[in-house]
Amino acid sequence: MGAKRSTASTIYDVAALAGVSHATVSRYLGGFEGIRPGTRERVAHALAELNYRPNLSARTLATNKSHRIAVLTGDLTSAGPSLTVQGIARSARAAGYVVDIVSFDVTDPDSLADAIGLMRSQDLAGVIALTISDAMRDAISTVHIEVPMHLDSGPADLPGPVGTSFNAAGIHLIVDHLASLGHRDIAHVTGSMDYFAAQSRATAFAEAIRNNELPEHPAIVGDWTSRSGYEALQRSLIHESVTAIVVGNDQAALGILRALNEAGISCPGDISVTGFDDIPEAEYYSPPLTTVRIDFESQGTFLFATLMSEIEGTPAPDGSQFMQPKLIVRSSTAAPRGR
Amino acid sequence: MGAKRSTASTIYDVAALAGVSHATVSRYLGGFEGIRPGTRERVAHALAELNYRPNLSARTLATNKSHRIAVLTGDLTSAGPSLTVQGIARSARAAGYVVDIVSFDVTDPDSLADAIGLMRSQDLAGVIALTISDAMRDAISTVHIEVPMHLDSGPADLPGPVGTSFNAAGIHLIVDHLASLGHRDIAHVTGSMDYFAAQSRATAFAEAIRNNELPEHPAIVGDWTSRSGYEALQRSLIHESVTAIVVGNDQAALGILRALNEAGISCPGDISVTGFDDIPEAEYYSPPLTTVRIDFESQGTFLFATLMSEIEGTPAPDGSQFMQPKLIVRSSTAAPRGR
DNA sequence: ACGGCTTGGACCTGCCCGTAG
DNA sequence: CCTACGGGCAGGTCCAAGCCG
Repeated sequence: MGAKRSTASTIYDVAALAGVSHATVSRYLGGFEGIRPGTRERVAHALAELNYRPNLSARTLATNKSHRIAVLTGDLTSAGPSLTVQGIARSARAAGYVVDIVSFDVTDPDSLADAIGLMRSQDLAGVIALTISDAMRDAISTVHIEVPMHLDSGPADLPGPVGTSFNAAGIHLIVDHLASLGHRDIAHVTGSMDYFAAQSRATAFAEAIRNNELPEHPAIVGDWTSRSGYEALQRSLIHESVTAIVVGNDQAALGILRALNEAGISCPGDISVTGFDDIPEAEYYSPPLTTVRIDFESQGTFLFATLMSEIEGTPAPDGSQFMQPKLIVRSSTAAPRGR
Repeated sequence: MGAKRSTASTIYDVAALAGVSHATVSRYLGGFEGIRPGTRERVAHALAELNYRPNLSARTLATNKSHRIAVLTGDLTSAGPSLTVQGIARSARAAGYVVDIVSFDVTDPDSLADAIGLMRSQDLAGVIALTISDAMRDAISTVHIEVPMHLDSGPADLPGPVGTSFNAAGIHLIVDHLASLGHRDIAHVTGSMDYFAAQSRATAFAEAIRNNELPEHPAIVGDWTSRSGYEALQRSLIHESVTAIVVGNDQAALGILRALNEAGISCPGDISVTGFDDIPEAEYYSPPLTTVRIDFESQGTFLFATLMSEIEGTPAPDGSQFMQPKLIVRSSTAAPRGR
């Protein structure tokens, strides 16, 4: 098992070629100033000649410092997590960190244990956990991970406008938009309630309804897939009086749109529909979807910066400089005309 | 820079607790048989007691073997790459490997160099490069990477039915389906021609057209986004006689559908449209999309298994056992009725 | 006393760091 | 300003010692 590592050149090879001791090379590498120009030159030359790369395993071992972080996630397929990972990976590379992606099967508790075990042997500087459900959080909190760790679940934990979250802010944007259009009976199709982000959106929805003094309708539990949106409507759980549906994300909204279409209910004529996330496809739905734009990639940047602040003691990033959710009005919402 | 690693228990701690030498613990860990039951028991107990995890940096250093692979990718946001990464990550975890995800900015050559540099110092057992364009491949081939490396670009390189690729097989499925419906004038909207997978699909399309002795139409170059599909039609590059459009992927097909809808052209009445990939949303398009199902996740499994065969000398996986592309006929295709 | 097991000690991996020269 | 040397990081591996019957 395992691959033989290449026989790359070591610091000793470099030292020999440059005719100095390995300590000098080490100093050069460490950015030490006091090296005579001639020596410095020879070292630099030897380094280039041998295409030297420090062996990070050895360095990590010796310094007891690591430049690797792990992202723990159960789902890379959805737009949110994968964009967030991309954002994390980008800023990590810029900071000289590598990101391990540790995935596990959401349906298999053992795989989480495996994943955590793997992480524990990896000399990590920190970990960011994405797409976290309650069950996962519990599982994670029972094990002892000795490094800084951030739990996150989509936009849920990010600071929004005024001490609120991006999720909440976005949902308020949506509901206010609908209310200002004249809608009163508004339904909500949630994502899987296991996930923080879905919970957060659902809570914000109920809150926004109350703020606008609108009648409350029970939430319809979905799971963020197009299928779940489609089926939510098939089960005709929508009350007659409802003129607008706030869907937990764009994919599920697509399913709703499809079901409406098949039922001969016009959108936005009879019912307005909204999404969440603003995935690139939302603009091309029929009709183009009114939704909220979330900048997942900069979220990843934010998460990484936050983790860095803990790891290296740098100042924590200012959440407010990250893009706020933004209402994108397209054609799937209109004033209600009654049914 | 860098975080202090946690003070986890070492093999010496375990040895001390068990009252044996660290060599014995090491043997136990290595699965060595010749350990007296009593000793074995004490070691096992100490291991559990201390919740011991081997330090992989030290192990890698000592054995000159690594259990880490890197996935080099420029795009984690599309369905294909992210699902493939997920497949890789899953089988990697099962095999005790960790996956470093090294992302770079497709538009920035420097970032590729950075990424490769980072990889070189990481003690990798191998690397899998995804979403590869010609430019990238050239950039990669100029550097010297000392470990097994697989270039891949989506389904392009995977073996299909008879020495052909998944991409080619899928496109043939589509074109044959259309031809059997009676279509003769079929257009193709490609993905970005930088990518192998898009090239491969375009080539297969031309081939399938010739096989069916149909008139050739120039390919319309897109980039796999919904926008590019939409704009391809806006530019009205479709010849009058065309009754079917084979689109390079599902997202772009959505854009086409939208443009058709806005232009008052009915699908499938006036024009049939097909996609590629069968993303979960395709079933909920209006109309539901006829497409080809590609199993990206098992592709990741395949890629990992292939890499393992090089790394550990295990037998190479049999490509034919991985899911073949499959035509999924829904409502976006029908017999042409002339225009 | 001899051969087979189990076990421990020494040394090595690539690198960092402190001290003495 | 630079080198030599010693020690350490966590663990692997070889050789030989110790034990047993």
